[in-house]
Amino acid sequence: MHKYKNISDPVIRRLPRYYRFLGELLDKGVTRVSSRQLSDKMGFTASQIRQDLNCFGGFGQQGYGYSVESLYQEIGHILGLDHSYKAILIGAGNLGKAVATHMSFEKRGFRLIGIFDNDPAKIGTSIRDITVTDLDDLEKFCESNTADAAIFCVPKTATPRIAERLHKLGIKNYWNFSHYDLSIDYDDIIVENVHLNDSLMILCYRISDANDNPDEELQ
Amino acid sequence: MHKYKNISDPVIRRLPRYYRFLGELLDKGVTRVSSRQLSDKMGFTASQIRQDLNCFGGFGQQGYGYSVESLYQEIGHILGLDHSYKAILIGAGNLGKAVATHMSFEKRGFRLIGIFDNDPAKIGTSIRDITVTDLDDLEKFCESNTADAAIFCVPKTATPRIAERLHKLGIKNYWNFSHYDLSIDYDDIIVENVHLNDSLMILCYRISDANDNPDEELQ
DNA sequence: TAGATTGTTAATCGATTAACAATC
DNA sequence: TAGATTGTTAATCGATTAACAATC
Repeated sequence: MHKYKNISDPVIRRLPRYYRFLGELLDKGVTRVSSRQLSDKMGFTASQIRQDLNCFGGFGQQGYGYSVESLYQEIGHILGLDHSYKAILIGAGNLGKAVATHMSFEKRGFRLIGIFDNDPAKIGTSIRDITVTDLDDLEKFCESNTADAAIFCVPKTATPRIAERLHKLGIKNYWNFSHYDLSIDYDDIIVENVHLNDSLMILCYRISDANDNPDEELQ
Repeated sequence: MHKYKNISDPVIRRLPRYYRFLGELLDKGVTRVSSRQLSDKMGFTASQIRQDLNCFGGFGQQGYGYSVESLYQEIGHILGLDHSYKAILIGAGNLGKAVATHMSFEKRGFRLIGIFDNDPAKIGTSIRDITVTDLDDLEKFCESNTADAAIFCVPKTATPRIAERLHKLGIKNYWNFSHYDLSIDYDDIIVENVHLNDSLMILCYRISDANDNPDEELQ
């Protein structure tokens, strides 16, 4: 498949956004689009859009722009969405359940093949047609199933020990909802973090910074 | 309270991480820490840490370092966590329910005062001691309650119309889990996005980029 | 005091924007 | 062909890192 080298993080993080906007154009039946039009719609500069896309290839045509359909396909391919990586979910609490039921894994290059928890009340129940398995049976499960990635929806304290087990089993790609920094312990892993607490605090900062009046200092 | 000017986005996004690590040191009973020690622990350079902190003030002491406790307090204050912004949740589906039950709003500067949905099956039920209210009654609710922020846990298609209503009610701070770009429609709002789909696609890209062998191209 | 570590300025590095020749 | 818009190079801007004087 592909192997792109030295693509910077900001570029990679913009790809899903391109994909989303192109998908919308596609739904609307738009067939062609210029970097200028995308710029107006998305809020990036036209220059940046062309620069970004050219990291992966010349998908446009001078004087014409880009074909919405083929650019959409290309970016999907660049993102690797045509894969079907097998993922297991660790933690079937509120958050884990929401992630399992809410996400369209198949459209994002993944397939959910297992859910684990250590709570007896949860073990045996079904989420999305997948039976919640005892976390103790993780190793047994992995003997007959090869997971490519793990999703962490467990409390911070439980995370490092589970990570150690997964790492030992050769599972080194993580989607991490836990408030623990996995990248501290290992350097041969791929982690994408969703730190909800951090995100909420950032919102808090921005509200405070916008609202707070310097005069209040006097009170 | 505070009003910091021209603080760049990368700096703001690192603040919660500092807060988290300092909290851990505090729990361990560590009383002092140098930028060098923090650097080893967190993976930022010592230089960057000092640079970041000095955007807000000189919290350290030459030859000594930083007091863990007071730096923790300072960053909490900078983030505005001592506020109690009133937030309403829009959407009581799996994701909304998970967000409502999973987050410690009080520790992050917020208080959840209302939950709304348009599904009759959900209206009247309780989440976290808050009764789910009919979305149609949003305006009525806001006559007697002043919300500072709204949390979007509704499908993409429903988002723009609800945003319009909230904006009209003067609620302009959003924590957005919807796959819709609110910042496109308004420029007087504050939005913090949690785009789970984007996050999962970024993980997919990284896995693909690391695993794919150029030789596969031949097959 | 001597050693350590900050606060801050200066140097480097990388990412974004501007410009324009190539070309459809 | 003329007009439009790309791909790509060069210029600018901003963020990170290095260095070091100030000082606890």
